[in-house]
Amino acid sequence: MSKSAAKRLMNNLPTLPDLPGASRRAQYSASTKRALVEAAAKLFTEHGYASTSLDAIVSDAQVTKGALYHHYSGKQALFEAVFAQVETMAAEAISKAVKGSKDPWQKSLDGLRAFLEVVQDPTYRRVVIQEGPAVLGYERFREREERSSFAIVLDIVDNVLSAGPWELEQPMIEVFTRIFFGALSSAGDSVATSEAPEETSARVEAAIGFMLQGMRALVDQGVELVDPVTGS
Amino acid sequence: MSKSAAKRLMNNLPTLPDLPGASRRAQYSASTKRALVEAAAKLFTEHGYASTSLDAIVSDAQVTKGALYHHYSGKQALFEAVFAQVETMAAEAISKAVKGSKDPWQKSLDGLRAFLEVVQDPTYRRVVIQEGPAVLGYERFREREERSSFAIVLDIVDNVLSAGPWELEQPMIEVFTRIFFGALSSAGDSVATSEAPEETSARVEAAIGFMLQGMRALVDQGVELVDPVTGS
DNA sequence: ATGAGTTGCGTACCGGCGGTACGTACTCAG
DNA sequence: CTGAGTACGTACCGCCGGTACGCAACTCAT
Repeated sequence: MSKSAAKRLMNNLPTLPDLPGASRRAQYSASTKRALVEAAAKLFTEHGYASTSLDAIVSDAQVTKGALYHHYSGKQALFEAVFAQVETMAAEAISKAVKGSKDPWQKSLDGLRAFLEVVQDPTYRRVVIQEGPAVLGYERFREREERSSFAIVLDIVDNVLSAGPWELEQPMIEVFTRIFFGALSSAGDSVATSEAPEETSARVEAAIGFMLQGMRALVDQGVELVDPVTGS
Repeated sequence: MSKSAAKRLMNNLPTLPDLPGASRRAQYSASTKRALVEAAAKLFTEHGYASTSLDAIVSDAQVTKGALYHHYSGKQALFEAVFAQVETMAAEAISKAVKGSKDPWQKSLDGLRAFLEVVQDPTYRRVVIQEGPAVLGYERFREREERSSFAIVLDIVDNVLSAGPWELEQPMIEVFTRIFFGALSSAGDSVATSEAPEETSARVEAAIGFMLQGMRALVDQGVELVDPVTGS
């Protein structure tokens, strides 16, 4: 008797009917992939990428390395799958929180609050912030986040900067976004590793709020912000 | 005949007289450690931590693994040695650049410029910014930088915030510093990975300068910055 | 329904790498 | 001169990521 069939009967039947349109084969396959990603996410978060062996992952997911290498090209690809899932969820949470607000300044504050929530998730911190750049390499890391959370921050910053009496080019806006994004990551990490997350979170909001208020004051005063390269 | 003696005669004699007071043994030892750190720094920068084997390092340094494990407890400890050296040099460069300026706002701008210089060094980016958190773990990483570059930024931020009409407690200042530090790291990386580093550097200076200017405007207006926790 | 083709997964194995154990030549105090 | 300790070198081990291959289960055309 096939071991895999026995295992499926024992373990995977409850989670099967989540792809009603697909064939049974496709459902089994999707279920296996999900189990792998879930196990990997859990173990990566707990022990880090380097200290998590593939044997541990497949054991936790109740499959074998053969299954893993059938679905993913290797350890890094599996990490990337976890990364993508976590990033997607984070991006959705933030963009949802931002939807309601119309005023760009308020929007940025709402986005900040949502981000500070997201960054409390240990998996997000470990996979995206802490190990993402090292495991994927800076290039792939940036590519990946360009299309998710970074894109949202870019949108918010763009809205804020467009409130000013100037016309900024794309490079300048991107630089601003990078700076804000770095500030947010660091701030979020500060909150997450704090002994009193709520207090630190409140302080972060106050600090960034103060900086935003300062920029707003300059805008109201009509102070110019120029791109030193294009001069506009 | 001993291989090590032959190698020393061939390769290490020129670099020997850098510790004139110490014994020949101590000089040999120091020279070996230096060679290891140099080779490790070079290879880590080139291929990253995970993709650099100890065999490659000891081969490049013209020693063996026995020598490596005599001086360092393992791969991670060697990385930490590289990390410490690079961080120390960076901190010295920045603190030196800041020494001249008296006005806190000017000081922060000078520090920013120096930091943007430092971050162009590929080894600093790779070892400190990109792989440091993942290899050392966030805890050790923060411990290490608390006493070097972060301490400098903390000092600068403290000076700037003390220019205001308020009395801020330590936690609030540290939160501000974390945020600035994250912004600087991200900005520096933005500069370093840019195709036109000088242009991007100029834009970064303009952006951060604008933010500083905004905060300054608030200070001049007498706007209060309060710690939302202590209320002061 | 039935055989061929494909997919999903298990098993066995390999090479490389970090780390260890132990041997040895060299140094230096006495 | 000599023993102790240091600074290595050599040989080896276990683990882990990755590969090769096999095989049963499913699909689908006929």
